[in-house]
Amino acid sequence: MRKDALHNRERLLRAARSLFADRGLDVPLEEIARTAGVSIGTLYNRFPTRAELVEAVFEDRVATVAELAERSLAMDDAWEGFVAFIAGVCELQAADLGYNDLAIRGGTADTDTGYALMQQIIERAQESGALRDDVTLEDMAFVIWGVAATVRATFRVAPGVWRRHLALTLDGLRATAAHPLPAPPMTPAQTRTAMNNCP
Amino acid sequence: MRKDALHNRERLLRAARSLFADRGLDVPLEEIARTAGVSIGTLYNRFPTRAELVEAVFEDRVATVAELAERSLAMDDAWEGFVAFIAGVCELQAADLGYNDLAIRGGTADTDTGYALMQQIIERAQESGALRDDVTLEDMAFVIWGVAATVRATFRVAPGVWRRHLALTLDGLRATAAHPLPAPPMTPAQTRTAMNNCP
DNA sequence: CCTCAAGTTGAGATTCACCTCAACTTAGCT
DNA sequence: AGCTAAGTTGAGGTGAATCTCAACTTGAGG
Repeated sequence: MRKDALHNRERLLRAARSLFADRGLDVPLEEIARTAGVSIGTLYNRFPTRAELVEAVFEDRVATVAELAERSLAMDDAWEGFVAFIAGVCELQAADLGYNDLAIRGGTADTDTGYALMQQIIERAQESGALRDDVTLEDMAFVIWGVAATVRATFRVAPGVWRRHLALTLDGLRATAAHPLPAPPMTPAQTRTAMNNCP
Repeated sequence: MRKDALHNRERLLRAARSLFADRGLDVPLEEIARTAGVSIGTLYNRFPTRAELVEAVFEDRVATVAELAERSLAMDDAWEGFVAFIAGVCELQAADLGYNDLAIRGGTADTDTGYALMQQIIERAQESGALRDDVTLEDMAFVIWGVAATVRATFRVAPGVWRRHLALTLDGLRATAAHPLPAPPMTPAQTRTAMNNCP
């Protein structure tokens, strides 16, 4: 790859990162190119589809989430670990409207290892007796979707209230809060399609 | 109003109702006109803006929610009343993607009397000791937004799981589940803007 | 039956975003 | 210095949705 091409790639990624962060994933590509000081043709050269650009912009997040998961597993208290992980992911969402959008659509921890780690965090918290026994990995989507919706709605007007939403939600996930659930959890397949279906 | 005009108005409302219900509020107006068997010009004649059409389509819901609230207040158990009300609103959301969209944007119970009734339901449930003391009317937006997000994501693939999300959320609202909340509630003004800000 | 205000029509103007490609420019090799 | 593959450019085609308006049609009162 020629050095000017690489340079332009960087500029595009920087522009996209910043625009996605405060306007969400639906920013016009033309605007990203303009902000990067590059023509629309160049953008399409580097990133033939929007998805590839998004991929590239949020590449690092996969590792971030994995680290988050490992740090959580390393914590002494299983419940605290669980909370730290969920809160950490939500923090990422709240810090970046683009990632928030992506989280809704299934970008978070979408690797098999990501899910495996999350599964571990959940099981450990359940074994410790703090996390209710009747929730599954798939139920975490509710937390992500819910907080994402609140983040989207309150991003500008009350940045930070999402923590209140999350706290209420977590209180519902404690074993001590458990009351029988009215419906079976989603299957992994359902969860996957639900995440990719999102507009 | 001439009788053919009235007739066309009805056809437009019927078409819009049905399209909104299963595709959300962003259906193209041309499609609504076509479905109604009427020209786009007529649609614009009757409803100069999309908002006016939406208004007309969901006019009845205000009363429905008010009834729901009154029926809930009439229930013996305050907590059951609270749950019945919230669940009732969510049921409306789940039954109609358009109303689900509208709920996100602040259409639900947006009358002063609607809020007043909801306030009563909450206070009563708190006085009974079942609903946690530290939540406010504004926190109900989290429930609505959260369930709305889940409804949107799972509408086709797992219609009904939203009940599970709601059940988990309600478990977090019980007094017995309460743990200190990390952030103050939204102010009414913030809630209002947050609702109207939504995309 | 006549009249005309009320209502309808749909072709086209407008806007906005996506995407392409032929002509141009340039990095980097020899 | 000269060559060429790699890269850039942006005007313009495409498509989808919104909105307008001048010409036409029709309900209903007299």
